[in-house]
Amino acid sequence: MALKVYNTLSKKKEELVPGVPQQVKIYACGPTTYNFIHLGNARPLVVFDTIRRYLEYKGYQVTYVQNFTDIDDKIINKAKLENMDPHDLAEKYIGEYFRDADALRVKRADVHPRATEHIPEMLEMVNVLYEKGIAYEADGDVYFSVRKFPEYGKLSGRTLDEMLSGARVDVDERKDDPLDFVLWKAAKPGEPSWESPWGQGRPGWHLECSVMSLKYLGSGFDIHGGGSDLIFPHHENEIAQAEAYTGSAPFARCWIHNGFVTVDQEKMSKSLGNFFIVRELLHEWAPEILRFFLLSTHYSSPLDYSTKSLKSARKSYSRLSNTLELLDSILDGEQGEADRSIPSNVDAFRRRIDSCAAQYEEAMDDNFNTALGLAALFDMGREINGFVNDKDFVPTPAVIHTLVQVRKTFKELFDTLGLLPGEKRQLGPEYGEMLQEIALSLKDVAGDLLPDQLPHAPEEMLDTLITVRQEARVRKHFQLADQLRNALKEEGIILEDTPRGTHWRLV
RNA sequence: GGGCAAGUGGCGAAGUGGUAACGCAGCGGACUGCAAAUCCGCGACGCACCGGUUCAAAUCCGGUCUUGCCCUCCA
Repeated sequence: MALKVYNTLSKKKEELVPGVPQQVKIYACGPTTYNFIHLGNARPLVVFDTIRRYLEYKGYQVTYVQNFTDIDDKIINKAKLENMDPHDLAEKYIGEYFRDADALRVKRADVHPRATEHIPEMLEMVNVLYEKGIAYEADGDVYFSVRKFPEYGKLSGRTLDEMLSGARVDVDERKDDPLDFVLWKAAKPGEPSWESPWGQGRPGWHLECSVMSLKYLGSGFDIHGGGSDLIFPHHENEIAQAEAYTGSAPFARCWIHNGFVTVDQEKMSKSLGNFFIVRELLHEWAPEILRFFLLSTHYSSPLDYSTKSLKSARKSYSRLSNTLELLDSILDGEQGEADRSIPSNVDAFRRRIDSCAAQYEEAMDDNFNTALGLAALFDMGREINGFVNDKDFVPTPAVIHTLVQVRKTFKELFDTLGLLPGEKRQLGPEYGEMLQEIALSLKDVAGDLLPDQLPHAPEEMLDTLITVRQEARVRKHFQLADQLRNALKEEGIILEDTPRGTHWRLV
């Protein structure tokens, strides 16, 4: 089954044909590190991480590069405000970035190049463009002459004249054409700067991505990604620089752009002030839930943020994770045995699971349709729940064996979305006291059911309470049973009675 | 002003020619001592609006309306 991807450059869905068979080279535009990232920044991280994970699942060897813009006006200004060295400020926020990205289960790139570590390469590109007569100097600035690059506009789909009409472009006397953009900026006093043939200065923003992607991936690499606000001018300029420099096209074969996160239909952005910091959101929502939310809509569509949507995502996600827990509780380390005589109903079940898995792949193969893929996972979950909870369910070795395989499939697909649940949350020490109190409060109703001494470890303590409750239920002492369950629920511990015993989980 | 998207049940969201996935919420039922979880069933007579093409359109074409994004730093 061929994998198809929508390419912003051709404006068509195309089959993904890597330059080197079975290898995919991806460059994703990374953050300018002067602040904590917000949910809108997190979307491309999760989207391209998911694309990467899925490609790896499909057997491609993926080389993934994501840059840090660690020198730029915003960094310089913020550093001035905080009375910090711009370099230290950028380093600090690179660290903060990794904390958030790691929390969101975004796998680290193979290379995380920084702009400031590639100044010589950038100067080399400017130099070549200058020598070719495509770039020109004015007062220590070096500009790229868009009129010298006939293909300018091919990514954003407009001509130079269209861009000019009614455009809000600064009229800068020093530029030959208003749309010319800066490759190298003359340094202002007190700013970080590097030596160049045109005097002290620093690189323009677009330059780094052209230079670093060419360096680490080579001309004609497979996928270049970023938010759709980067199409123009950032990516358009990257193409112009790189292709004028190398003299070969395409610079990148496929361009993928994600839609925005919005709030009340408006783009979430720092300048509008309607942004939600990932660090804050993680206090309230598990990383899986944020990921689920971000992947519940196709990557190219806008995605509206609201508490309501996140609550819905939480419920939806727990539906899937409940199925995983259900499987774990049944299998519990058992492997079962392969059996030649698989009962027909088990075989049919297995086929339905395989069919769901195929549907998942079909969805993801079609331009990474995660929303449709999730639907396939919900279908798969329903099959599993139904099979396992059926009143005729008997966990014979053959059935266990099948379920082990089913769980493997389910988890593998889940993992392509980065949605595997984290470690089951442990009961912290703070629960010890709380459980102790609950036990005390039950003393009157519980009578001799409650042992005098409870274990110290919170988990063991909880297990003891569950055993007590089980005994109470056997004796039809439902008042005690319900009271205990309600008390635990108040504290965020949910008890579920099943034919296989009582399980607990944290809300 | 120019360019580009999008408008699908209460909400979110798939679906680009053959008669509307999936999730949340709601209702009914099963299971349960009761819950929870889970399963089954119900729910758009219609996919912004108006025309057109076609045996057949949410899906193609034309027009209208609305919303968002880009044209300036922005994921």
